[in-house]
Amino acid sequence: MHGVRTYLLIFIVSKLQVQVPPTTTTVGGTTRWNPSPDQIRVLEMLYRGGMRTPNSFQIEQITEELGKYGRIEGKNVFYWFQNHKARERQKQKRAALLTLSTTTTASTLLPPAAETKEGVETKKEEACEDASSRKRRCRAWEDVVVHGGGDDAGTEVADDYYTDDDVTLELFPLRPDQGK
Amino acid sequence: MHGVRTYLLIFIVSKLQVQVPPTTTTVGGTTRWNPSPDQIRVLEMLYRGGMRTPNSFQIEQITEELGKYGRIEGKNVFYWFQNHKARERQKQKRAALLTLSTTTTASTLLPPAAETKEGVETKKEEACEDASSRKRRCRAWEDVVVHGGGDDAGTEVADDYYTDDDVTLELFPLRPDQGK
DNA sequence: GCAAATTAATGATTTATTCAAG
DNA sequence: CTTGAATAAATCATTAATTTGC
Repeated sequence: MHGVRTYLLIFIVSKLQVQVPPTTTTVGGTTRWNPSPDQIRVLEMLYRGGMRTPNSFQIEQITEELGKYGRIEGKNVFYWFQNHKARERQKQKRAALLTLSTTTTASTLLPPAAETKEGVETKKEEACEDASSRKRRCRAWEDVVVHGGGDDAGTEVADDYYTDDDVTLELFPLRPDQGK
Repeated sequence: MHGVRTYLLIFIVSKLQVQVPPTTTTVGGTTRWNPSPDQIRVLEMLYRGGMRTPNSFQIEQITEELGKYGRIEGKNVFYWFQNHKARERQKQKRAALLTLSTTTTASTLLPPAAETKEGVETKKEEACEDASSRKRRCRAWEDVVVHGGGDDAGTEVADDYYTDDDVTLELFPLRPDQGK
């Protein structure tokens, strides 16, 4: 045997006759998620705790937790972390730029014109400033696929990689229309 | 209640000890999807037909269709279209560049410097070549959300259930590890 | 002919950018 | 202006072509 491969597929098939009266924009109505303060609090707590890109299982759990404070979906959590991360990054980038231009401690010999020019250019080309742990965590889904792995001895399946089962949560945007 | 809201949640938690003999590299497959010629044929046919970013329902159907020719998942279809589109674009861009630099037929009065400059700029700003329906198709997921709907009929559902319904296929990559 | 070494394609993720609601 | 939502671009990683030396 090749070890226990567990996967979870969630299909949410919603059939609805959208007969929603456009007049009442009450509870269900809003188009996009509007996070409640409680939800934001929890999310920021998690973010400060170090969570940046939660996996599907974590998203599931977070969604469940935040569901106590209002309607929410997994994709909201997903997007929130993406946006928060990205905007934190660009905010820091901007701050670094500002620091560079205002700090007169180190390089006080640069003329302001040069600074401005560099700033504009940096906006385009200096993409990453972090550069510390630049490893990409790939190999996702790897065990979700039923593949006849090469280990026939069955000695070590390297299960220490995952603590629990492999959970695959498929999340696709649904576009209203597509076609040629 | 304004309409029939029916939700179907299918949890396929398959826990299987894959017993595939590792010698035969037949069906079980490998780590990453390797499309068969038949699958590629169908996909390219669809692409030539105008399909660029299929929605979840289409992805479902395509996956089902392509499943006849070999193992495949929804995310494979999704990624295939993304990659194919992107690489088609960059190939055309490159071709346009080449054409610009070699073609001396039409605009022979422009200095080569200007041509080069325009090419470089095009790389940045001319993202869409279609320009016809440039509307961003938002409002995705809109009906999928479980918002206060009375869902009682989640159990008895048939297979032909979602022929024309909203299908949400959630697809998330599972990362091996994420920060604490 | 045939593997090891290199290169080219391409599947899979992440990041940057853009659009639009509120 | 802020920010949720969506898409495009860049990047990584793996597999198929291919080259090369034997």
